[in-house]
Amino acid sequence: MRGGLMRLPANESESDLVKARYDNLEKLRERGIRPYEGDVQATHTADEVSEKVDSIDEEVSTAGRILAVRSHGKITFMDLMDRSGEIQLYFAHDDLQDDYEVVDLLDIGDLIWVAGKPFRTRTEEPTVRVADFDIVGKCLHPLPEKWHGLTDEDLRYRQRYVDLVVNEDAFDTHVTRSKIVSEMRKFLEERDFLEVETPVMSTLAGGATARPFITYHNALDMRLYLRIATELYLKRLIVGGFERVFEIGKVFRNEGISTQHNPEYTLLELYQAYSDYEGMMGLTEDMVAHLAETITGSTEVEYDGEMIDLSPPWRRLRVVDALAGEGVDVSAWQDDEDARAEAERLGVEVESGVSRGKVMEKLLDRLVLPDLVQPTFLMDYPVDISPLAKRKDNEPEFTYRFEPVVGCMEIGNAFSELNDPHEQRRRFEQQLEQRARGDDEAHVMDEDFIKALEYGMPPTGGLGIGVDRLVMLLTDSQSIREVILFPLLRPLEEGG
RNA sequence: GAGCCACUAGCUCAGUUGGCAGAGCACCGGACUUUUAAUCCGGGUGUCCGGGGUUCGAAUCCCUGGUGGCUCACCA
Repeated sequence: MRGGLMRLPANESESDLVKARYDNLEKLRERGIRPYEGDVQATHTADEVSEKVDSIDEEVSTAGRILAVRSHGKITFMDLMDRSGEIQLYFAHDDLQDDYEVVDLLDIGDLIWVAGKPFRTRTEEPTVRVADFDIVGKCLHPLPEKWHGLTDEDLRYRQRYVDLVVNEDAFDTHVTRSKIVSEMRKFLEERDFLEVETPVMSTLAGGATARPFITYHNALDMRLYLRIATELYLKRLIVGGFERVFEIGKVFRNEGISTQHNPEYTLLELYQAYSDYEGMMGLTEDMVAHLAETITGSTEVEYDGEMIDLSPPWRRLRVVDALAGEGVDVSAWQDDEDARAEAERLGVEVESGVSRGKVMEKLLDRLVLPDLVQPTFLMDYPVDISPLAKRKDNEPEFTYRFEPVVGCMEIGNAFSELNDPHEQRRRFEQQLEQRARGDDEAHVMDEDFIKALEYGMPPTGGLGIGVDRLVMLLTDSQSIREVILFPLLRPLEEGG
């Protein structure tokens, strides 16, 4: 396209700032410079130049984005940023002669390639004395202010690319996220777990109690659901003999948005045959401690102003004991109604008709969770809210199930997997009864899963970890949106 | 879904009791050959989130709509 053509920005004032950049773009083209082309073979990153400034005697080349310009007439300093960090550039008329005029046509935000010898300035700042340079990408919008960055959260999420350019913390958080997931894979692969991929779309959304998103397949004329968990497919693979599997993937839950919830989020689920929830507790604390140590250098992390010690073993707290600590005696409840009455007495709202298990879960959320800063395994959840977990031998009202809680956040869910097909059918049938009573989050019947269990599934321990929340913990982020590159937002209305 | 709060220049923010729309950075013009939040001189670039109302006069008060944040509810 010709330089004169441009999409005008929404308001006049920005238009002036953008116009100046289009003017510079046109002037570059008039000089025969192609502002989106260039041979960008870089020999060094910015940090490598800084590190080796005293040992390199030959010319280096590097590429990145201009973050700051300090012009002094016949010389100009710039700060160049790449993925590794920043390096100062020194442009001098004496070195560049006529090409020095082009330096004036560079704007903050432009992407350039430079070549020259590294040196230190009077103030010892590592610097590249530019002998040759090329613009390889023009920035047509002004960047946010250099030391406050971009703080408007809405804008930061809508234009994450700008956020990442100007807010180093945001950049680092997402680099750390990537490292966490990578380390997680290594940790599990070293323990002989196999990574697999299971369907995102299917005709049933099972494995968790949550409302699914619904979509549609035209050719098959069929309603499909986006998965809410990977559990039931992964356990089929345990039946199939994989014995140790994991999947790190997005799941989708049609629920509200909060600082701890995004409708699509990343879940690690793993299953280990011939293990159980004890084994899963060990694996959880080992893995989280290992990740903290590897990523942050310590098993002690600061989260929301509190020091959290992630080194094993973690505290174990039975659900009934946790509630007893709040003055709630679960054994005194004769029926669901007693449970609901107790909730009302404690000022905790519960929906009418919910089971005692749901009441216990609610009381835990409201009374216990807010105090659980240090890592804790909340253990032995009631059976009526745990349709896929094995009952405890000596307490059939409870299951071998736990949730790891850190920094007052539930970061996962795990249990000894129910592997008795007849018991599983009864559990699903109970869930259907709850569904019939209006609970549209109750689990659905999955005949094929039961058939899989009928072929024999070994005793198995299963664990799910909310990867986003784990990343929050290890990056001291108080909102899940900080650790998701593009969190779900309402679309902006066209034309306001 | 409910309550509270916020929205002013490209960005970060002031704006008093209702009385001419402001600052820093960015940007434009000028000076400047080792600066680094460069400095110095000059320039304010605006749908005060949108719409309506009260008023001689509204960024400011009222109503309404939008978006976001926080708290709650639901969930991991």
